[in-house]
Amino acid sequence: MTGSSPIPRDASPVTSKGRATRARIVDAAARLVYEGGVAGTSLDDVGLAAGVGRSQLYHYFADKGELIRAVISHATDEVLDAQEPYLHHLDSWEAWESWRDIVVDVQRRRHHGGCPLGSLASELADVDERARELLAGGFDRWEAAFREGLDAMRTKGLLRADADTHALALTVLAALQGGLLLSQTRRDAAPLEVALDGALATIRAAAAARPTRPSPARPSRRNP
Amino acid sequence: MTGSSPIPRDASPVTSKGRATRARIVDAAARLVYEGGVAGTSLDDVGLAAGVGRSQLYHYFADKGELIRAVISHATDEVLDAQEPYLHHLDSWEAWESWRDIVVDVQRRRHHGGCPLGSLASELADVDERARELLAGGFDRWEAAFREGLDAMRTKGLLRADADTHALALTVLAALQGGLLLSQTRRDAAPLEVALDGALATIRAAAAARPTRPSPARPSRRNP
DNA sequence: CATAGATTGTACTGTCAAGTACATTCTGCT
DNA sequence: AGCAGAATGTACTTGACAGTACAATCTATG
Repeated sequence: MTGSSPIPRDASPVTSKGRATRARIVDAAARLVYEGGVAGTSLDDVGLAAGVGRSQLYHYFADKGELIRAVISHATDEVLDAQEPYLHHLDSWEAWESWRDIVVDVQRRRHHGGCPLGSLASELADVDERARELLAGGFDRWEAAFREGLDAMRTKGLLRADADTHALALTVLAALQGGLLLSQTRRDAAPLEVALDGALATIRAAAAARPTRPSPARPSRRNP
Repeated sequence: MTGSSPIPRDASPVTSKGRATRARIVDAAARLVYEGGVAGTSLDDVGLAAGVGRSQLYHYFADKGELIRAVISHATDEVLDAQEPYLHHLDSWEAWESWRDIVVDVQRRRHHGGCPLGSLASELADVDERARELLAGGFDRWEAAFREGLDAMRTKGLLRADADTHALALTVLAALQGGLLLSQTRRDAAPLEVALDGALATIRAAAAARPTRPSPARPSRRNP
């Protein structure tokens, strides 16, 4: 887990039963928050969904904010895990294409519910400073995975030596978040697909002039 | 106003005084909602900020949902107006650059508070169906302005004849929304700038091969 | 000016959610 | 076994907020 900071007022589980209970709480809270937002999720709901009483919530978390921050860490791991095994091997054009397909597929399976991290960021960034920092860290991890893949491609000679991998990674992440938001609002995966294709096109524009293998002209598959 | 549906329980203002009061309410509500979200804004807060009693709120709006939907329409107009005079004349490379600068400037002036429409969409899309439709309509207007500018550029010969202006407009909107979200989360305008530059680069990739004036190679100004 | 309807002020109700207190049961350890 | 501390259940307090009732005041207009 990321957080090993000594926060005074909540208790870390000692027994395995305690750990399981805490995990059940965070799981349930993450699901409810994803569906109804932070403000729309009461601690009674969380307790009910997790099958625990209210006292446990306050036993393991100092207050609602602490629980929500735990949800953020949990959601970050979930989101990034859902994109493996491609996310940490985005070092070829094929990997990027496969990753794109996974992301679109996940979004479809979620019934256009938006990105857990993006929704939390939008709701909390201006309200809870510590939550904002956690979310920024989550986005950093995401972006770093993109950048490392692009760096590898540059090393391989797939990208031009002067390609700005930092900017490209940020462009992909922004397109992803914006595409998810528009898909959520329109209840249609098309905006996400278009946005991702646009970002991938930006990467291809930085392809090396004479690569080992010629970069595919434009394998844009679009569904009508 | 857009809504002429026969909703029974709210009243349209008849006198000029009533109209002014209603406008003050929506103004205040829009500001508070932008700062604290829908769930974080109580009707008491709105009444206090607008200098009216609670009874007026229920005189002009059937319930909180109605007020919020009025806020959405108001925010849509505000957001689009803030991007004039460029938004509806995006028919040259210079206009796009100027528009980009305005958007970044507005975001900076807002102290990285995010996009009013985007925040509302994220909070309401899965909760209030009518609000979702209003927000989708707002995004449609935004995207249409982009697409019309791009269509004009294609007609002028600045873009290739086969340029997919619909996809390009969606790409710009997604980059904008994603960039705003990341800038809000990081409290830094850089992600928005990078994302917009990336989207503009995608448009330039669709520039006509032999334009009337040669398209500038990459006037990327970035502040360290 | 008089009146109907629009507008506004005051006070109230019911509900729900966050957080607290305290008692009880379980679990690891000697 | 028996104890300390962890884990859990029940009941309560407090405050905030959406929505309602009703009375008072203003305003357009005949």
